[in-house]
Amino acid sequence: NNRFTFEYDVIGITCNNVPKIKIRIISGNSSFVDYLVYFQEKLPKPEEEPLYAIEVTKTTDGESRNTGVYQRGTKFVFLDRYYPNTKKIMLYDNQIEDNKEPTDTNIFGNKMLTTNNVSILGKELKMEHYSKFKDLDDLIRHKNSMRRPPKGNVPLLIKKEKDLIKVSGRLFKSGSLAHDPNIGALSLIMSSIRKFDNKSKIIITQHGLKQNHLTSRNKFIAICNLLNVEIEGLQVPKYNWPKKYWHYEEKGEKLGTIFIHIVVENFTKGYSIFDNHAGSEKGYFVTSAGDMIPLQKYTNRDKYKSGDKDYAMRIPDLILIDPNQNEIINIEGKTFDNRFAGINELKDYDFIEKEYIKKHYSSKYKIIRSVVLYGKGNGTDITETEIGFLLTNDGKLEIWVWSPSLFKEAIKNLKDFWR
DNA sequence: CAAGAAAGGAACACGGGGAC
DNA sequence: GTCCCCGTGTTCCTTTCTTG
Repeated sequence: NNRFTFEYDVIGITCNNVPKIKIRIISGNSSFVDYLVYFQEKLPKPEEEPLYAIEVTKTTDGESRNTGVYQRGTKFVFLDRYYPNTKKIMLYDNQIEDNKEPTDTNIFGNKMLTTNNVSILGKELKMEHYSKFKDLDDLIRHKNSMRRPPKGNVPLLIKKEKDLIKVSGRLFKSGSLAHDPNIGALSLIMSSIRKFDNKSKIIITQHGLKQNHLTSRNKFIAICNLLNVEIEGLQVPKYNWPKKYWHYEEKGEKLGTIFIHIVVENFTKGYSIFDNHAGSEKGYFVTSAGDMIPLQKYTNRDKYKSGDKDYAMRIPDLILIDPNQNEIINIEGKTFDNRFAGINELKDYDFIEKEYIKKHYSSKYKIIRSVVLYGKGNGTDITETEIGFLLTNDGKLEIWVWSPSLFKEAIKNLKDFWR
């Protein structure tokens, strides 16, 4: 009936025992990995246990030691509470060159991941750089023999006294319990300790927190509840676990841009040269030569840093190229209700067009801008030619005479394919 | 300069409270 | 009740600080 069912079929891959691969967009109710893989015929429910849970990062050791390896740790510990048998995977999706030799921080982090039965993919590592810790002493020795941070920083250190294990680490950041790298690092350290020792008391010291920073919905509090860990001098509140680990995504502007992205790449000669579907995901711009270059964040860094936020570089959610029509399309995704804000944001793309698109693509390409919508609305409501596509919440695909030809071609071919 | 740690920041989801 | 503002929380980086 020409409606989208919010399910993507993967075509072109065949595999014994796997007749069909389907993709759905879901969201987590708290700390949540990027992908879940189910192997079954029926549509998965949150109560059912997935085969794989995959977390992806693009941050390299060279860019940031602690963020690169610790920050995602909490997710795996959190996942274990819901799906203890799911295979956990950390995928390094490095699109730029990483360090030749991993730092100690990186090795320590990798070893904690594998100690927690997380498989590491996408990184070429020597065995000794990711093998599991042998025992608690091995873990403690490794961390405590690492170089100390500069004065004023709290080193991550583990001290074992009889039936008590003290772990130091700062958790306070900008007014709350929000120190991401250390939330991840301490989750992994505590969970690793628990693999070897289920009896000793674990206390976190030098955290910098006050009682009012401990709230019952904080993910770190969740981990403390789960692993029976104390925060020195404070009372750890009881965590309210969400009943379900995830739910099907039904709102959110990204549904529209993801849809057009996938349909264009699969049903036309067009393809993406930049995408930023998830808010803070790191994105790369693809040049005509096929190189991936990271985008700058400011049009004028000094002015931005001295307080003028107008110098942040505005980036579209998606940039598509149409080799047939020689068009490059800058796309802003919005919900139907926010469509006018989307039209407004189109005005902000002068900088990226001048500094990136025009520099890296020949002048034969005409650059156009378009808003892609998702949500509750009707195609007949739209009279603004800035809007190029609408995916409605009940799966209707709406285009208009003024829509970019790439969109028209994509939708036509999609409909013909499923006819 | 490299490494360990901390801080700065953008984007978005969500829930509460007030306005209508 | 519905709509919208606003603060809180989460995620994912990006950059900075300091010293061996």
